Amino acid sequence: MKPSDISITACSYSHVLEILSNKWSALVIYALESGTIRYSEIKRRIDGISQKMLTQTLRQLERDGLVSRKVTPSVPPIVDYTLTPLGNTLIPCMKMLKEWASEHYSVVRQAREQYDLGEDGAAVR
Amino acid sequence: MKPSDISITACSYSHVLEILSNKWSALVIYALESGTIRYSEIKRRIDGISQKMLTQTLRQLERDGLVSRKVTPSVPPIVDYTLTPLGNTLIPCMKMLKEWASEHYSVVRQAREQYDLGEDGAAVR
DNA sequence: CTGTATCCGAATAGATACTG
DNA sequence: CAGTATCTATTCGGATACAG
Repeated sequence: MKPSDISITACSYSHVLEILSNKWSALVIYALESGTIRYSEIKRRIDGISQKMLTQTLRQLERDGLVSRKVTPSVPPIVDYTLTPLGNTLIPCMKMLKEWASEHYSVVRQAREQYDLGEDGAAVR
Repeated sequence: MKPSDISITACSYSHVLEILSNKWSALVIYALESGTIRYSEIKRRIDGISQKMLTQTLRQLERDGLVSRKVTPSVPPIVDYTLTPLGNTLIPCMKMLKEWASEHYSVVRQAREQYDLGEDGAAVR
């Protein structure tokens, strides 16, 4: 048993991160948690996302089978997005992450401030 | 109550992802889960990481207060890294992510294959 | 042994303009 | 409304060389 076994175990992490490390993926999934909504609605909810990034993120999530896309060919067209059952299984994980963040992020921010202070202030003396 | 409330809630996600979306951060944390180890040992365990990325990742985790660094000024120098208590609180989250991945990743891969097939094969028909 | 510094190519992300 | 296409700026990551 090599110590580099870690790479194998870590492989799993990579897979998840591959899915939701895209800065917007998590946000989109969270927006869809409430149910089926359409493109423009997602865009409205996620303030700051560009058309390009939203479309790109949705395509990716669709490709991964986490989100389903339903086109109603009217004029103007309507496109609805929904979380698939697979997508829903991700919600508990994301809830946990969110909780970790709200519980511990203030500590992280403090740590950062301290670290950044030590950088130039009392380094060599 | 605006619909864009999501940005506020979603903010939490961004914070966590900010920490472990760096491709190597999760791996490093996982490597440190077993206890205190030194620089070269981490590098050995995470196959494929470059010095630059390892150092960069460690600095970042240290700055976030997730990892502590202890230098023993000998010749040659010894530098040990440990997960801080804060860093340890992240472990359950990562375990959950890992489990999700091992349970569902095969489905994701299948979804991808199907999606990619539909691209050029039976698109219009 | 444990880093730092620099260069370069690749991937990301945003802005903008255009289309069915 | 819901995209696609293109151009650009920034960031990321790897390789290499050098230092305490």
